[in-house]
Amino acid sequence: MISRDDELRHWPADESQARAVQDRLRRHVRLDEPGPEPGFEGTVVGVDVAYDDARDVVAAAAVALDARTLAVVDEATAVGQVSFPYVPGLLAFREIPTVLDALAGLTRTPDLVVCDGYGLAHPRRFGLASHLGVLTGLPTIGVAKNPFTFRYEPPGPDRGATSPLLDGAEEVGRALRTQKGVKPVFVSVGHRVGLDRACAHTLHLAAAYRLPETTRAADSLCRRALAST
DNA sequence: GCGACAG
DNA sequence: ATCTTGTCGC
Repeated sequence: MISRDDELRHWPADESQARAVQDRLRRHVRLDEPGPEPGFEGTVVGVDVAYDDARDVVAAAAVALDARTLAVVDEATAVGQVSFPYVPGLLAFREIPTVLDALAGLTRTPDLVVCDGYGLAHPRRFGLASHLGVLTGLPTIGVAKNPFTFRYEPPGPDRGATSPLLDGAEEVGRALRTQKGVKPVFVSVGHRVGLDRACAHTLHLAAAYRLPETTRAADSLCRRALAST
């Protein structure tokens, strides 16, 4: 099995090492579990980070919402040094250490974690959400604002409409219209959750705005945490 | 070689 | 991600 602490101690020093880590850890992703059922009782946690390039500082936030009411029930932040440059396909190495610190500050174990980015929809099928899922063992999904390098046809105009997000002929995620007449978000599976439920949870979390409340809350909190550092 | 490229 | 005011529209 993989050890979260060992992975953090053996952090890659360059891009080729990082890709090797992804190729090794991807085998631990579980795609055979449906994940929490829609309407489940528990907490959904949103995670996000903000950067201060001038000081090389990164602030992460984890915000826990009641999965049914979407009320905020817990939150935590962490601050760290940037541990990796931004390279498309290697985003996780930039965000994960500080995100793990923030998650550790929560009172309860999350039942589902929503990441800002991708899971399976990744050049090596191991995006941020999958990586975080494998290191924590928690069910994770990724909800991104852009289609990255993938192709899609616009989903229908109504809220809830979806279309496949394609890497060639392979469906790596879904474009999901969370609000009528608004650009879709891009959902992919991270770890221990199926795509249907990943989309259902995202739609429930995005009842009022384009982005899930988890992402909005975490985004807002990590910006405040960065500003007060 | 060139362009594209989650956050 | 981040730099950043006003402004168009419901």
